[in-house]
Amino acid sequence: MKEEFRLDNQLCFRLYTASRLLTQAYNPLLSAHGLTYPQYLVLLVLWENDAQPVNDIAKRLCLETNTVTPLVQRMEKQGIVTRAKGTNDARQIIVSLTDKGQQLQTALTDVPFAVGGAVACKSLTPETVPALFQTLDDMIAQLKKNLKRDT
Amino acid sequence: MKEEFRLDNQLCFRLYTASRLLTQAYNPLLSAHGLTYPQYLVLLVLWENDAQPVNDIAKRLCLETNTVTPLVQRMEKQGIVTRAKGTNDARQIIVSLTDKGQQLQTALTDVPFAVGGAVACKSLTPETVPALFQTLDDMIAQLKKNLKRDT
DNA sequence: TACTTTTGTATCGCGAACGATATAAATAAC
DNA sequence: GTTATTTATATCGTTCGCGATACAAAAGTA
Repeated sequence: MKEEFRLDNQLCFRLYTASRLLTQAYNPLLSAHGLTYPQYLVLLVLWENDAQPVNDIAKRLCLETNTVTPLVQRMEKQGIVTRAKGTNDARQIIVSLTDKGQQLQTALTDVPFAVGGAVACKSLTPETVPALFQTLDDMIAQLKKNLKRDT
Repeated sequence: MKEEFRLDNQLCFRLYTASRLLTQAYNPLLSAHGLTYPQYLVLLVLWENDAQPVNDIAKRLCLETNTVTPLVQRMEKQGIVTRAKGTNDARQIIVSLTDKGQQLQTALTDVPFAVGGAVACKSLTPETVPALFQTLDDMIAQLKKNLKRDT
């Protein structure tokens, strides 16, 4: 059994697990409002900049448009966003928040704090978090570059 | 726009993205052998300890059995593992590696190195990785505790 | 022993993720 | 101006991931 194959030596498995468990911490808070975690991410994007084409949302979330399209379609059905043909570019679909989508920001005010409480641990302090963010951002940038390369 | 809602301040989004992109780095290497990343994780578990019940595999990977069951069923169809009723406990299904499953370990020898190359960045050094692992493990332990609490 | 509860798997349904493919609109090339 | 290429979405098929549920085996209880 080679050392590189030990599960406890895998960075990816840790990220995968941490990501899933942290998402699970969001779930009860979001599902109370009929939302999923990826839908919440779309809301975060639109709260920052409303009325964006599908492609921009996808790029911001590092997702494919064929993931975002049905995601946004479900959100449209729930009356959270609207989808309208772009005026400049008729190929684009501009996704915009409805009043309901705007108001969710107020309804979800305490979500970041509640989740923060669920992850709070001695390894996550105001001193360590910036370094962690830096490392993850660095990794993400590197992976984006390398994944794009062999396309 | 509250600061806590900014996408760039989200730990979860970083973990989610890093996890997905790193998984994508595994994909071409694994799909060349007909494997997916979660299937690869099952192999890692079985290479460490062959012949485990579904429940133990699920616990090791922090997954639900209703995720692992169909995963393992697909691996059985591919001739990578066998599934057999437990002798002590007739409810258990013991998952064991076939010869093909064993041999994949050799075939995939270079996967950890190739993936290591794809994430290699200045933030990931022999000095920083242990701290990163520690932080992620700490977070995961904390989340497990808190998620279990409200069950 | 008979009954209840727990445990281990499995099935079902839905929402991601994503590769592959399709289609129409915009752009580039000629 | 016509043709070729790229770009923005969308659809389809497969595999996760998980909540809800079902069911049989095991363990606990009366």
